[in-house]
Amino acid sequence: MKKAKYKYQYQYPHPAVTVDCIIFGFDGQNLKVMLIQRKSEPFSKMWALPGAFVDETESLDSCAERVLMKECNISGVYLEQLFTFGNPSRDPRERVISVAYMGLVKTADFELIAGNDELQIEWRDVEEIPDLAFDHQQILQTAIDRIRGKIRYQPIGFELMNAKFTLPQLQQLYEAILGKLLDRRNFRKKLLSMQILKQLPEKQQNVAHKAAFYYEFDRERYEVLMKEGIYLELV
Amino acid sequence: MKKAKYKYQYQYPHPAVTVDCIIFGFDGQNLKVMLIQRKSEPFSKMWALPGAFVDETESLDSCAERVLMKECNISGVYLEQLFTFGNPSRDPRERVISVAYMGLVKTADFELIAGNDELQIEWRDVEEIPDLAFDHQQILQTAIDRIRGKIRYQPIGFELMNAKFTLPQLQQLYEAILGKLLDRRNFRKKLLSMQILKQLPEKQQNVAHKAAFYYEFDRERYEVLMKEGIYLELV
DNA sequence: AATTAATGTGTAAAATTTACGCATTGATAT
DNA sequence: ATATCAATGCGTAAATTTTACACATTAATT
Repeated sequence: MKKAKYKYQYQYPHPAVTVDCIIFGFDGQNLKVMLIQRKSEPFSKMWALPGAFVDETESLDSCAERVLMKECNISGVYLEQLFTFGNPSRDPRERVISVAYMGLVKTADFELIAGNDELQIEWRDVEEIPDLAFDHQQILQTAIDRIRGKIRYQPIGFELMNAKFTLPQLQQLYEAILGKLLDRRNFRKKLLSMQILKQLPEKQQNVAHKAAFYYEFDRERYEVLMKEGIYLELV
Repeated sequence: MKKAKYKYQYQYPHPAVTVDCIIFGFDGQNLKVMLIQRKSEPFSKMWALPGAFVDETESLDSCAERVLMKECNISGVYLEQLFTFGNPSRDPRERVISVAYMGLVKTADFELIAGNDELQIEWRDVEEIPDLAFDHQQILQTAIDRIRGKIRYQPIGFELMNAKFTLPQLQQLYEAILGKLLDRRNFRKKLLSMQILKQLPEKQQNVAHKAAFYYEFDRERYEVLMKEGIYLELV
């Protein structure tokens, strides 16, 4: 069965629209980003950000979720729109406008499975990124800048830290994103003073040193603070 | 001469893409936003943000500039991408994805002239916005939130304050955007300590009180600070 | 029971923010 | 010409926040 070509017709030129996803991954030590190796042209065999053309009936947010599910086996992640890239020559095939989304997860929480159109899928350290297809290098750089700026005053870290985490783990994440070391005592003092963390009764198990308490993000409390217009500077 | 309909054909569905512009205007007292009254359907006679479909060969940035020039007689304005709105039903005609841009100008610097498809064009106080076409209310609200957040740590005010301004004028702008009063002496102290303002030898003329000195934004100095990774909290 | 390697807490100094008081200046009114 | 008015320009003390740093505690391991 052959599909009709040029089935979709319009009175005026319409660009193609894609959603590309930048998924940052935290492995407890460093900040990674999820890359796929392309199977098809253009840029076949090159590394790239996962993405897909937007369907006629889905919202941009839903498209981003679909990309993650179909191409990377990831779901239930907090995603946020990053920026829209519309340089007319950014795709050699035709005019393609790309709406970029970004998210942050723990690498250990997902098993990456390459989608149909991918040779491989991998976490790559943000400090060691290969050449990327299209303008994905620029998109990724925009995402890195954004997450570095954002973590200073928004609890991004917690969206990812689904469930529970220790303060030293959270600090590791901040250090990985900001690319610099923070003072343990001051970090703890500042974060706890915001009152957006709830201490759990549990402690870490099987660590060869004093076990740290687990915490969880207190979303309710956070939203109250936001409504009051309080500006949280987290670092 | 009649134009061929459905001239543009694609293998897969392509949404229409528009750029809508939120231009904030500062009149020395309050924060305004530029609205147009639509001439054609849909939403004819309703107020809306100025916008246009993206041309095949122009970048999104250029499209935003074109919108401002053709529809509002405004040019040379610093514009910044705000957000992309892609709800499938946001336009009753067809799937339209809108990339929103925002900017900030002095109302006195431009004479608003309604474009071909507009009944009227006006500055409206951000506190008194009429019902708007499409999802433009939501887009405008997003812009207001963004500019309020942004002015705290980026010299947005200066991009607009093309040429020269006095410190009290700049403070008025900050107060209009933030919606609250600031202490004159502390505002001055903080802004001057950033070293991103150059004092000019000129003073105000014909004011019934002590004349204030004019300043201009020191872009060079600002970029040096940014490169050094210094985080400017402006208010 | 001692060792190791991290967690958890407190405090003083430095820097920044906040709250105000008063002298100065340019036009206008007397 | 002089006094008045209204806003600019500058300085300082108190309060708050940030920074720097030391020592006791604890869970596994030897």
